[in-house]
Amino acid sequence: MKLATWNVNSLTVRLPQVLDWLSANPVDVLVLQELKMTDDKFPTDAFTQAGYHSHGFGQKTYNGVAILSRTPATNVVRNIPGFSDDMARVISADVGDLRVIGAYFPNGQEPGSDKFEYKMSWLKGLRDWVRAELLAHPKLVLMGDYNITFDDDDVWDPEGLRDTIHCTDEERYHLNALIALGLHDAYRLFPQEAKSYSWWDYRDAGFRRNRGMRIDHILVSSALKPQVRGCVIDKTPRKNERPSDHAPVVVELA
DNA sequence: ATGCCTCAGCTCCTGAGA
Repeated sequence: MKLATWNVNSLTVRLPQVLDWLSANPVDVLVLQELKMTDDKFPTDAFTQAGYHSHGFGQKTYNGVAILSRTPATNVVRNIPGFSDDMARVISADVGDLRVIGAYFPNGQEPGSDKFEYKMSWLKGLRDWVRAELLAHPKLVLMGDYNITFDDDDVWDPEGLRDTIHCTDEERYHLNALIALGLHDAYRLFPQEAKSYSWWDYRDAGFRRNRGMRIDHILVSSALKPQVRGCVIDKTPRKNERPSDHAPVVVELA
């Protein structure tokens, strides 16, 4: 089976591209981030016609996440139980024997800012919850837009961007603390091309010059790791007219 | 050309994204 994550930067704008992508890539599960729409606008019918069950969790203007699945998703939970949050950032559900968590991690804007402090507290809240989730659901996938790079290999200009947002030691501490819970970066389980990224700035012809970062990740639990058969970043949609600034990441499980 | 885009909404500018 295949699972994927994609930050679409407005589902209103990108819905046709999502439907096209699902038609060409009929994955079993797709989680979306940055819907930027309220739940009354969520295109349930379009996803049903495409053959997917769907659950959205949105808000006006910002954030918003969704989970789409070929088979029905059950036990759907919105946001992080135990962490109070005004923003729609997390949706999780059971799909088959998997617990799937789709997340839009806070951006953080700039180290030292209020938004950065919120990012740090959110990461702690996420970790405390995921620790308990792993005990209840050994086969777990945590995927989405993490807004954090693991290391220099994930950054087009590691020297120039050192200690800037997505690349700070504090953010990477929290990312590695998730790994320490017993999660594994599916992408790095396999040989990958150098300078592989999942996001490119709209400005400065970032995609054409491959000036990007790998900030969209799929982490799998230890119980699931032996089933992982591959993980790829699909840059094809970035070549569309009016693309999202993120590319989908896809993992294949046995 | 060290090349400043894209989206939503308090919409013809601003805030935010990353």
